[in-house]
Amino acid sequence: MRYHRIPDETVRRLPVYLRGVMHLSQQGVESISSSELAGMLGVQPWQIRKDFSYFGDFGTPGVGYNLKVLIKHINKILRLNVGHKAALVGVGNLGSALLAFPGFGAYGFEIVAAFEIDKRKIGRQKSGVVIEDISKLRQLSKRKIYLGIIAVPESASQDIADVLVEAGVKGILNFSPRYIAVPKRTKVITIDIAMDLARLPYYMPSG
Amino acid sequence: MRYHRIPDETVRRLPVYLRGVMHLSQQGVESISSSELAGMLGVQPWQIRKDFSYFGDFGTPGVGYNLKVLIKHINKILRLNVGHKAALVGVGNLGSALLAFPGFGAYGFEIVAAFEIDKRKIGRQKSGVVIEDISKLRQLSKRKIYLGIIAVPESASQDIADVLVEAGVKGILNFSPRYIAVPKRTKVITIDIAMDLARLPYYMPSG
DNA sequence: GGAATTTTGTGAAAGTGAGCACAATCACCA
DNA sequence: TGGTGATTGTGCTCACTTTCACAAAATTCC
Repeated sequence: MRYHRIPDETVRRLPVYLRGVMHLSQQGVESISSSELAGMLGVQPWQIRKDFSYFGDFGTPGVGYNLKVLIKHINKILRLNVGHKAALVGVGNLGSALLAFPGFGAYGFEIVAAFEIDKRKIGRQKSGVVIEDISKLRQLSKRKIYLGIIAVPESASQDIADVLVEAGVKGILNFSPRYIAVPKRTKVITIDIAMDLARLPYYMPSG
Repeated sequence: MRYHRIPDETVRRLPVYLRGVMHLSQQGVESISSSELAGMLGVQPWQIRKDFSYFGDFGTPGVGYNLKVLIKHINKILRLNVGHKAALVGVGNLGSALLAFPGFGAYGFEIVAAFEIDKRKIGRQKSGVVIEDISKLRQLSKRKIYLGIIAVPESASQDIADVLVEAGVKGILNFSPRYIAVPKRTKVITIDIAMDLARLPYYMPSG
């Protein structure tokens, strides 16, 4: 195997592969071919083989890929194998739902702190996390939390992002429907359901 | 302006532009240059100009783009100008949140029906929508509903999708973390928060 | 009215990723 | 141990996307 930069598009697909192979592995399957996996996930076999080839050859010709090995490698590439502590900012409807969301754990994420501006909520507990005053957000680095989740109204999201960056956060998951400006060293991923939704009618056959 | 197919990547960005210009328009702004808009949205000015150029030239050199005109055009391209009735399947935690989610309305979507398998929930009302028995899902085409939203556990998602397709649905918004196979005439968009999340550590500077 | 300024629209170049075909590799079995 | 069948890994090509640079167009100001 030669040296290869991993294309962004491949990185985008890796979680999809991971989800599929983890599901199979839990069912006791030991190995799978690129064709079978492709059928399961709705992609092309050569796409899978090429993607995997970017970070090592651990497939066996005539057999396929060993699931345990595959899971270990993908987790390592995506840095999901170390565990990530995250801080949630904003415990409204969305924030509360995120606190209860089981999907984080499967990828090694854990929300270990939650912050609110509403004094009435502070001190109370939700999904096992005590809600703290938002002024304590600046002490994140002391607590070794490098991941922030923004679930505040969009008018406040940029300000919160600024504080998070200031506090040493390296990655931000932004649920507010707005672009957030941060220094290049910080990575922001914005999740806006309406954004994906709005694309749907374009691709629907018009009737 | 010459004929151009609109690239998929452009379609993906159009909702982002729309969100930005609607926000501006609501604040009373009348027109904006590609540079200003680019700054707001975190993209490049020439990207915006090229994207807009695919479906008509309605910018004014020396001035910029008229927001009202822009909004009208983007809505038309994305077919958001006609209003879309959607059926929600699965009224659990996620489903309930989607019923209450205000983001749909902004793009002309309206959840007009909700279906459940749990008999205890049937007949009750949530966010103004009466929850119906899932067996009535097959009558969607009579009610002129062509959009389905899947918010059921992943083990049931493919079955629900099959029924939706059977019932004449043309577009599916899938919130279950699994690939869903449908005929080519139907468009599926899957939204899986954990999937985006899992990409974040890769791009975070390791510390 | 005309020069200076601003901003658009787009052809061409550079960069990136998908699709494909097939040689190389491995397991299995007689 | 050598043949058979399955499946991987990858070089090549094609298609798509981004980036850039600049002529053309419209406004503004004197």
